[in-house]
Amino acid sequence: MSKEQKKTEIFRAARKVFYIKGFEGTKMEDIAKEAGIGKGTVYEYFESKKQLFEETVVYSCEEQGRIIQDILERGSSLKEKIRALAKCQAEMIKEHMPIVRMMACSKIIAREMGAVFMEHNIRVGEIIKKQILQAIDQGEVRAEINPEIASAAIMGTIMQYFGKKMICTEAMPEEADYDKIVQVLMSGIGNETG
Amino acid sequence: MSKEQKKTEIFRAARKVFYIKGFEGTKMEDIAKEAGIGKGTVYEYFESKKQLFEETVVYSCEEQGRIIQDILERGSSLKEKIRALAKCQAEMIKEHMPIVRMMACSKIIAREMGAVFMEHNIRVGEIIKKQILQAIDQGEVRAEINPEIASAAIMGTIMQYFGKKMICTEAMPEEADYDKIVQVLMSGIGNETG
Amino acid sequence: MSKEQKKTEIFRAARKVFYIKGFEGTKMEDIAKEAGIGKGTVYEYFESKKQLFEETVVYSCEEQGRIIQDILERGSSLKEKIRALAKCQAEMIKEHMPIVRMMACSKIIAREMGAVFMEHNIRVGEIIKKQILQAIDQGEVRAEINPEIASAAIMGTIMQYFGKKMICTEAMPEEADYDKIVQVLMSGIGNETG
Amino acid sequence: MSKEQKKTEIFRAARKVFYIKGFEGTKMEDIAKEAGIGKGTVYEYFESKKQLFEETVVYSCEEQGRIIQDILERGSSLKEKIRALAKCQAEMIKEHMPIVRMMACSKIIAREMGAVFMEHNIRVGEIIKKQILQAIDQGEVRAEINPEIASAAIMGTIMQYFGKKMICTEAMPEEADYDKIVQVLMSGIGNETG
DNA sequence: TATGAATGAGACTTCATTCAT
DNA sequence: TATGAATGAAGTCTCATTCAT
Repeated sequence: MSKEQKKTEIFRAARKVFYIKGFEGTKMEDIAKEAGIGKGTVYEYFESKKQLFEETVVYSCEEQGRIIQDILERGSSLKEKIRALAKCQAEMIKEHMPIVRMMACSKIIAREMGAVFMEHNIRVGEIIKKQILQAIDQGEVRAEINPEIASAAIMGTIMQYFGKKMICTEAMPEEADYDKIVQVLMSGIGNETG
Repeated sequence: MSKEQKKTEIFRAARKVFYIKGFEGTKMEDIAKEAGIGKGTVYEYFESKKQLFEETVVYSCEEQGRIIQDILERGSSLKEKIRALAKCQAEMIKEHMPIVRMMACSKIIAREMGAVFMEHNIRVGEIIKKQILQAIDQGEVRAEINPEIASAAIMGTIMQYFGKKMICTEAMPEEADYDKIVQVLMSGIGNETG
Repeated sequence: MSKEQKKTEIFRAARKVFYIKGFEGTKMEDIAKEAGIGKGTVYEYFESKKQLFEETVVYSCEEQGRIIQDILERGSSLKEKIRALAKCQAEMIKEHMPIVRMMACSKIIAREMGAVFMEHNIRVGEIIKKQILQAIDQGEVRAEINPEIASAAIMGTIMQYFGKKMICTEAMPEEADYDKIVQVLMSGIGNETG
Repeated sequence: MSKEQKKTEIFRAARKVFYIKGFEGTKMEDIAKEAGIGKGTVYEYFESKKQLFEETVVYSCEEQGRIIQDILERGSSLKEKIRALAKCQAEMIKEHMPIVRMMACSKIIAREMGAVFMEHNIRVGEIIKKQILQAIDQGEVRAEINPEIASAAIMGTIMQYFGKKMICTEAMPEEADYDKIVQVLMSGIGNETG
């Protein structure tokens, strides 16, 4: 196995444990066990716990960024894209605990992480914003809509609803959920005729 | 100073430090210093770090719950209530770091905290949901809207937008922001005429 | 209550707790509670825990010395005296845990206590030895017997037998026990005719 | 070095320090230093101070039991056995501080140790008692002698005399001492002709 | 290269002692 | 005089890191 492959394996193990236990709550031994290697071996690939954490965040962010980018490029309408994004997020929440947790917990050493984390957050926002702008061009979104807020609404609604639903009920979202989210986001909740 | 007052002082100090550093990253001495007392004194009021953390979460949740309840009862229309809620959240994010952080970090010891945390999360969701139902009755929100999702959309959008904005720019939201959020939430982003 | 009376009350409380928990295992608060006073009050009478301990040992030793002296002076024959001594020791073991424990545990800070403790041990030995010499004079004990060893045999046998019996069975010794001890000590266990 | 050998090394270091300073008076670092290892290493072999103490007592008791058993089986007459036992105890007192101290100090956490300690105490008593019964059979000890008391007399006299002598004078017992002890125990101190 | 036994800095916690009331 | 809230030194224990194998 190449050095790079091994690092990736450690990243995946580290991410899993950091997600669950947070930075300070994670023991290097936990990560080593999760990766199925010896404690000392981790130090062959990473200088310190802090470095491993930082690189794990970078790795995770980049991976997530790539996945989201892919997802969004594949959809044709914004509605479809929102559905796809929601599904992707649900999958992520399910697969390795809410990314929210990672993000929030990464604040633990926010001062050091600052740049990396912000950069990622902005990147995902930008990706969604770009889709919004495209959708405005195509007449799918009203021109007067602020793309920043639209982007926040999309991401925020998805995360809040699925986060809560999946944590509370430990059930996966159903197809109907996606429809309702798209509806709320596209048409709002207000009664224009009222 | 009464025993209860002293506990409250420690709660406020503890919350501040836990917010910034997370559970494991916080030293009891940090909290003591923040509260302007000796390390041993904290142990006169709380049996252990874990107990202090749990009670701090309860305290914070209850306080936040009370504040949100007050805020929402004061507004007359849902639009006003959303604005008020957004202002309140912005204030909170500013005042003592995003509650999101607290909540997310509290997951670190989720197993033990379980009930308390879920209860709070559900409580805030319920408070907003009730407002939605009321707004449906009053014809302000469309009847076919799912109140769960509407509630998630409101909370999620506010948190996502202000969280990002305030963390990135460290600036307070402007009045215009509230208008735009209300607009997006009430009317959606879709171009119905398109 | 006079200062001296109060000190005596604290001595009795301290002895009780020190017996059970040893020097390091005893908290000043335990002693204060046992004496029915406040923690700070103990410091009105004793400068430190160590001083209190040392004075408590002195107090206990002197009290025990006085009691043993009394006991031994009252008996007329050595047999009677051994019986009385055994009864007295049994009472002591019962009343406030084996003095052995005190003595042994006091070794914890043996370096500091040295003199006091040794002095007491020697004093009791001397008291018994004097009785032996008297008994030799009166023809009750054989002249060739070494008084040091006789003294050790008396004390050792009593402590070992009752200590074990009372700790194991938590029962008080019976009259017959005293007879048997006296017999073993006076006549030995050997079969001279054998 | 095998794991078991290392544990034994720690046992010996722990016993030495516990003997001198008692349970509460002993620091884990003291034991580590005595064993010539790091503080953390002790925790590789024992979960906690309490566990180490308990296992050390068990180890010590078992070792002592084995030694005493050996000693007693080797002698032919009871007189010889008493001499051997006395020598063995003197050696023990000298070698690693009076076992009495250990036993007595172990009472500090008597509740937890209970079974182990009592078991040992009884075991040694039983070993001696068996020798007494044998000696009665062989006509060396009078038939009417109570073996319990005889056993207590032997152990008690030896411990009391040597304990005091060695602590006071820090000198080893002489050959003559053993003779006198045997004499007192076998023939008693009484003047039968008197 | 891979390992895990060994380490010791640093955390949580206890408790002797102080001191304002 | 009597108290107990407050304190911080010091102990137990954890775990990131090292290094001999």
